[in-house]
Amino acid sequence: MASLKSKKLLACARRLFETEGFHTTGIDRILEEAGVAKMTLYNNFGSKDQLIVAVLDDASQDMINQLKAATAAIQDPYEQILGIFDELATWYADPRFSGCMFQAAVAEFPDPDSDPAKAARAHLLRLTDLFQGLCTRAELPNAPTLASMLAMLASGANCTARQVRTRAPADQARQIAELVLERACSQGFPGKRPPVIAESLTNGVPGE
Amino acid sequence: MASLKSKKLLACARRLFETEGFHTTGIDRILEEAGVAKMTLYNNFGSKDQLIVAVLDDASQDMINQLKAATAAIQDPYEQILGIFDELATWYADPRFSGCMFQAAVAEFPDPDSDPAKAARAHLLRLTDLFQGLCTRAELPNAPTLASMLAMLASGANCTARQVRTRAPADQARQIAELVLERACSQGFPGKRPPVIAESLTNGVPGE
DNA sequence: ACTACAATAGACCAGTCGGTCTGTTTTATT
DNA sequence: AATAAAACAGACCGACTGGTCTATTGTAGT
Repeated sequence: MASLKSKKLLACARRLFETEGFHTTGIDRILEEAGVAKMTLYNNFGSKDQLIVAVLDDASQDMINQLKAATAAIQDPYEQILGIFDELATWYADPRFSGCMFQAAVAEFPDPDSDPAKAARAHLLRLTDLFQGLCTRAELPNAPTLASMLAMLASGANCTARQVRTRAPADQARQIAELVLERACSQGFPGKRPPVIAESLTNGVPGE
Repeated sequence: MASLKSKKLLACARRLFETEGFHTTGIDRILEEAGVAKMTLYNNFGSKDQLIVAVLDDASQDMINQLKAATAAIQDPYEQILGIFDELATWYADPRFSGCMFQAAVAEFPDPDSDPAKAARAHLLRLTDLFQGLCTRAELPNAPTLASMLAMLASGANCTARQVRTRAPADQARQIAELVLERACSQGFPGKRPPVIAESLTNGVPGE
């Protein structure tokens, strides 16, 4: 398993999907750049959609691990939360950065029941969980809602960064996150409210 | 100009692009649902890409006008800013809401030089301008940076709303916006340094 | 009624798409 | 060396894509 060819395929597909989108990137293109035969793609992944799912899962794991690793040295969970935005800043500053793949995936696969859409939602859930864990460890009130706010901030930064491609959106998001956390510390912000992201994401879009 | 058929085409294309995406929606599909011949599309718009641009421009104008109209009754520009998020909330609550079209456009057209990408960027610029005008009228310090923060908040809410499809993301974004404005009022936020009285008076434009 | 234009249906095009099938070669295991 | 599995190149498929062309019909304008 995880044959060498399979990994190369995954890496190559990820790069192409990131820079050129899912629909516009044809299978033949991926195969050519990976130097791999068509049948090894279909033997290993089954279909283009499943390849996309594999790429999304792989990328999600990567990114979450990277965020954890980048903030592991920080002991204060409060500061760890802010450190995540600093890590985002370094991503945006990378000239190879070309926008958040998961946002692209939900846009390109509008059907919420499609597998790629589910994979993208799973990533957002993981990110929210990461925030929530840190909020809890920081003993902040109302961790679920706070976490969904922080995730929303990160999403907004991702959106903006796709357009401006500097670290500025992450820096601004960090400033706002500081405000939010500060207020949460001193006044129990946000007020008691059902958490937004965590519950609604697990199932499909409501009202369908 | 603006022939009746042309309008119907535009409206129909907008609906389909919104719900099913740009690439996945074929031209024949649009024509069939609009009850229009293929040649009238190409005579009026030239190509699918230009139709997409027309749809984006039309939708942008619509939305900006709607935001202005919804907040026109409010006299305090400070409250107008918050009113924008309230209007977003009503959009998200509409069961027909299926995510921000402009975010989808930048995701589906990764080439920043493509016309649809430019059209989407133009919308973000208009939204930021709207915020900036309100910030200026509210005599808030550092209006440009503040406006970009508010636009980022709105983007994040849009992202999240595409996934959860309730008004909650807009409400959370509004809460955060309140924090940001509050701080801007009392301490000249945002700024690169801790508030110093002499400095906030000079009020230099921050590095960009 | 004549003209000019808009819009029609639908055949048609070349190209691309994701995916299958075949037969051969490479690689690894024992 | 023998064998089984994996990867190979590439022909091939039907479906669909955006776009063009033609010939016909409907709709004003003077």
